[in-house]
Order: sequence, then C-alpha cells, then structure tokens
Amino acid sequence: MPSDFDKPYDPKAVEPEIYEKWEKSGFFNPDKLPKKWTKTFTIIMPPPNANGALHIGHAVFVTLEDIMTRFERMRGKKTLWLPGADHAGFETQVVFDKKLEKEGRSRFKIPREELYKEMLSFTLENKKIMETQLRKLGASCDWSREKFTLDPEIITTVYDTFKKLYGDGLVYRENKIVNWCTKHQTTLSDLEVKYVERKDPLYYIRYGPVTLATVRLETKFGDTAVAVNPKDKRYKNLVGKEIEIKTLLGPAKIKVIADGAVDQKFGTGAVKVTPAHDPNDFEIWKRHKDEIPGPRVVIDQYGRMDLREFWDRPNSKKYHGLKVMEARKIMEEDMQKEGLMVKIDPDYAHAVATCYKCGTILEPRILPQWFVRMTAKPSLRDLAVRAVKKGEVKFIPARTEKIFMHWMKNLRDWNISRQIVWGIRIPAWYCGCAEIIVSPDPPAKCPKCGSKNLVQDPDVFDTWFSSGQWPFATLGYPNGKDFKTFYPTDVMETGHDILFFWVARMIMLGLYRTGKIPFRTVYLHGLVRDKDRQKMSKSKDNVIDPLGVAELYGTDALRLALVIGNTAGNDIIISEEKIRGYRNFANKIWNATRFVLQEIKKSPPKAEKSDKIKLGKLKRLVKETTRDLESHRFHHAAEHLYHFFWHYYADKVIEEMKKKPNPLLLLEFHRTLIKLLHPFLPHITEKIWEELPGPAGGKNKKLLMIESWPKP
RNA sequence: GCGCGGUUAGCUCAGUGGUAGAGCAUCGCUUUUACACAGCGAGGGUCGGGAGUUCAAAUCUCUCACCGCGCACCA
Repeated sequence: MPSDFDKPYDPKAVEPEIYEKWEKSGFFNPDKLPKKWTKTFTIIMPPPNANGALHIGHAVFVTLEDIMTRFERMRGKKTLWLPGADHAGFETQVVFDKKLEKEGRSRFKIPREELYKEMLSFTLENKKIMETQLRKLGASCDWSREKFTLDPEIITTVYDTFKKLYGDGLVYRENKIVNWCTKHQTTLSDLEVKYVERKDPLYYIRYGPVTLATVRLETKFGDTAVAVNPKDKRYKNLVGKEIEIKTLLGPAKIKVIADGAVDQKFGTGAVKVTPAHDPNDFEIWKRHKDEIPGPRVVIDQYGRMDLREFWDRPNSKKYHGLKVMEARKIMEEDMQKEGLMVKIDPDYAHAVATCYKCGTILEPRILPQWFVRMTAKPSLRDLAVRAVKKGEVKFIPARTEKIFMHWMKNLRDWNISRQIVWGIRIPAWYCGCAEIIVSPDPPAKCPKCGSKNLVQDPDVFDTWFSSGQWPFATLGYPNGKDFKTFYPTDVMETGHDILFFWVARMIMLGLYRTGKIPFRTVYLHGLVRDKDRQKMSKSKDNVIDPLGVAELYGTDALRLALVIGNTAGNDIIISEEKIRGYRNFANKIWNATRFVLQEIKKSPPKAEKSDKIKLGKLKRLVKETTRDLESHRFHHAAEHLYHFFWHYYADKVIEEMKKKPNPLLLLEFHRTLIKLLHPFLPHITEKIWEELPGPAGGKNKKLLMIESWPKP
C-alpha cells in the first residue's frame, strides 16, 4: 500500500494537489478535450459579486454546476463552464458606502473619477480572492475564458444592445415618478422595492366641504386637486368646481375632479391629489392635465420638507426643512388646533414601499430616467413568454414556470437609470435641445441644433441590464467563435431569488439580441438556511463559511452535504453535523480503497466466476445514477450512491469478499463506484483513481475527470 | 387582491398509485487485521383533518385547518 494511503483520509493533504493537476492538464478548457468530442455542453456561471468573500450560497452553485460539468465531460461532451465576476453595481455601491462610512468618509464628497478608481481596485481585489476560493471548492471551470462584467468587450456589447433598443423604440427617456431611496440617493427598479406591512395613523382631514383620508399628511402642501369617483353621488355637485379650503398655510382654493381610480368605499371616497409625491396621484394628474395644476414638489431628495414655493405664506418656514415624519407629527397637532382634523384612525394597516437594502421608506420623485419598454407590442416580454410557452426554456422545478409567467403578466416598464458612480455609464448625450444622442463616445456636435456643448447622462445602468446580457456577451456575440459553438447554452443554474432580476431579463434580452434563447434549462436552487430553518446572517451568528468548513472537513464532504436532501427550488438546510457525516463517508471510501488495494496486492485480479446478481445491482445503479443526473435529480443520485456504497458495497460485498475473495469483481465494483462518485466528490475520487489499477493491471494513466462514464 | 408552495420518525428532509425511508439525534452491544470519522442491533410515524376515485392512496381529486413564499401604485 502506498504510504500516502494512511488512515484516516486527510482532505487537506489531497485537495490542493489534485486541483493543481486538473488545472495543469488543461481539460477545463473544452478546446483541449479530445477532438472527437464534438457535442457541446455549456454552463455560464452566475458571476459572483466581487464585493466580498464567497458565502455558502456560492458553494451551492459551484457544487451543482460542477456536478453537471463533470458528468457531461465524462460522457464525452465538449464541456464549457465559463466563470466570471460581477461588478454588481448598486450592491457593491452599498457595500462600499458602508466601508467609507466606517472610515468617516462619504461617497457624496468624493469626485466621480476618484471614487470609481477606488471602487475598481476594491472590486478587483475581491475578484482575486474569489477566484482562489472557487478553485478551493473544486470548480472545474475554464479559467482561460473568465469574464468580468466591466471588461471592455462586455461593455461594448451592452452599449450595442442599448443602441439597438433605442433605435427600435424599446428604451426611452421620460420624466416619471420613480422609487427614490433618500439614503442611497438613487432610484430603484420596482423589483428593488420591498413592501412592508406597517401600522400608521390614517388622518381624516377637512378640505372645506369635503373630508378626506390620508396617511401622508405632510404631502398635503403639494396637493393640486381633490378627486372623487365619477359615480359617487355624494360629491356629484362638487365635481369640476373649485372649493375654498383652510390650510396650515392660510386659505386656498382647490379643484374637485372625477376619476375612476378612486374607490368610493375607501375612507370618505374622496382623495387628495399630490402628483409630485404619489404614484397614483401622478397617474391621475396625467389623465387630468388640462384641468389641474402640475406636480408641486414639497419634499426634497433627502426626505425633508421643501416649502420654498410657499415662502410668502404664513407658517411655511415652520415646516420647511423638517424630516417627513417630524413634519407629519407637528402638522397633526397643528391641524387639530386649527380644527382641520376630523378624526384619526391610529392603527391603519397598510404596505409601505421601502429600500430592499436599507429599509428606508422610499420617497417617490419625478425624475428623467431611462426605461425599457415592456408593455408595448411587440415587446421584450412577448418574446420571452412565447419562447417559454413553446417549451424552448424548461424550468426546474416545473412550478417555477407558473411563477415566471405570473410575473411577466404583471410587468411594467423597467427603470434602468441609477444615480450612482459604480457601473456602466449610460451612453447618452444631451445638449439642451430635445435631441438625445446615443453613443459610447462623445459626439462632436448635436446634429439637430449644432451645439458642441454636450454632456453625458450622469447615471449608470441598473446592473441587471448589463448582466441580463451575460450569456451572449461572454461568448463574444455576434462574431465570436465561442458564440457559434456554445450558444444557446444548456443550463442556467442559479438561486430562485433572482428569477426575475436576472433569469427573466436574460431570456428577454437574449432573445431580443440574438434571436435565440440563452439557455435551454433553468435550474433554480433555494436559499441556504441553518438546521433550525433560520436564514444565515452575521447578526444571528449562524453563518457557515464554506471555505472554513471545507478546510475542516474537506471540500468533498461539504459538497455532498449541500446536495443530499436538497431538492430544486426548496431551501437548503445545512449544518456542521451534516457536513461531518459526509466527511465520514469520504473516510469510508478511503478505507474501502485501502482494502481493495490490499486485496489486489495479495492476489492479482484474474477471471473468476462472475456474480450476476452483484453485477446486476451495480448495473442498475449506473442506470439510475445516469438517469437522475440527466434529469437534474442530483440529490437522488447522491443519496443512492451513498447508500449503495456504504450499505451494499461496503457492508455486504466487501464483507463477503473477506471470506470468498474475488479481486476482479471487487475491482470492477470499485472502479465503477469511484467513477459514479466523481462528480460529487471530485478530489478524493481523483486521488484514488491514481492508485487504482486498470482492468488490465497497471495504474490508471488518464485523469478520472476525462475518463468515460460507466455505460448504463 | 392575484399567484405559487408546504404540512411524512425528536430535528432536517427524501419518497408521487402497490407491504412507510435517509441523515443527524437517542438507546444497547461489539475494540473482528479497510474503516471507532467503524460495525451490529433497537426504539420511534394511524404520512395535518375530513371526504372521494381505485382491487390498492403519503402519492390522484375535492374540501377544511395551519404555515411559508412571490407579485401588487388602494389613498
């Protein structure tokens, strides 16, 4: 027995050496695989955010994607798993903001160029760490093709897509009411809004002859109308008339209008219309532009009262500059004193829009932003819905398709402008006339008015706009050889939490740009939780560091623990105990190998009477494992292998061989099982393979990673 | 409001028509030369309630209860 086959199995001594062998072999690169392997298999890795260390969720995708990659490679396919890293726009901006804050700095005080440079080096530093960590997890991806979301060729592709969309009228710039985070000082897409249930006072206030209900008392100064339902008999005689009202800033007049969006049954059936600060009211105003004044801004970008428009009115300075919530409280008291408050319902339950990152209540604002048109016909949405309906893209688990369709149905235009520095700057230029020039480079002059004084849009793209183009951008669309060879890709494996953010956008933009779906199968995994089903978070101190446990128990054990017992789409429960359990399994395999090597040394394998029952069972296992892997039932395959190896092969077959040796059969079993286990436990199996004799004797020369998968 | 799920052993979960499973946990025995990171064995579930289809239901249908998730501009 070779000296390095000591007990127990020591992953620390084996794993790094094995990864190095794989990487040196070049077989991660499909071009280096045997030429006769022509059928392709492609996975584009969801690029991890290069703004911190890898967490356990990353270990999940590495495990699943590596299993698929290794399985298909062993089946003789030209297999490409393309790795990448994401600059992760707003996400990284938030991380970096926190870092700055700790240092007593603020991004709002750093010049754009300087901030960008600093963030770039921060990101590239993290990217390097991340790449090392992916290697430690055993990822058999092609590093020679690695891409970063800010690579020049990726940005060029993104710019080309934007230009095409603009030419087709599918992106447009418009002043619209958008979600604004007063902390992060940027707009957010509808997906980045988190609605939280809250209880707030509902104020019934007196507007002359009308009583109306509102939560947002402070927006009252921005009212431009009172709206009622056209069918509401109570207000019939008021519609179209101006009513005299008493306000905290003195007397005023306001018009009553009729709009079908007003619910007669809610409150008093009358609402105040504040188009500058409420999305509903903005829409109402758009329908009544001729009748009522436009939006009147009374809250600034920091969420403070801005009453400069009312400077000449009494009391305006009293509220000016107050935070929204402070203003609301003081106004409540003042209105009660003035007799303007009819009643207060103190515990009105409603949903409030907040920033998904910091929880700050969003302040709707009207801003010029770029939108991707989703609802027009024909639209990006139609392309995607049609392809999915036709079954060109298959979802795992299948129920995801219903969720996808439901979201697509409710889709609205997508705001892709962000007021941050970190990202791909929007390639649009303005001069002051109405003309917009879409170009990556500064145009010499405006073709319409001739002005040479052009300024670029200060905003950057929503990061999902660019990463939504990832599959074809990384493969070098339109002329790249890789694009022709590997697109459409086979599987997109990612977390179900980014189904809409990313997967849906990739399908839409992929179809739009290339005319083809970006991937045939979407496999979604769940969120990782601890053994008490708690979300992992630093504050709960229940975070499992994948690299830490891999160091302790071995990467292979971690990988198996992440696969077994976890089905697609469902949350993944992991605990250190579980990982330890599979560490024991690795050790079991190791020791069984020691037995096999010892037996073979004792009596070299030669033809014995074959055991049809045992071989039949093995054959069935090969068949089932293959079928399970083909249908993405990884947990099932892994569980069966575990059970078969331990409770049949080790407990029965090996035990029997101690009494009645049959080294040839033993070797057949061992070779087959090691191959079947390789996608799940790549390091230990590769190490064992080195020492295992081939069927004709002599050590295996080929790496296990490119050995042929057992024939089912 | 619309949509999607879940409810199986103490815990975490597999199992989708044919006599209830795994890991961990618990208990007992065994230091037998691959392995104590082990082996052998034990306990433990009327598969959320009810109804139906079927020769047969954890599995299909309906219904109720509870839990979870997603989407959503009701002031």
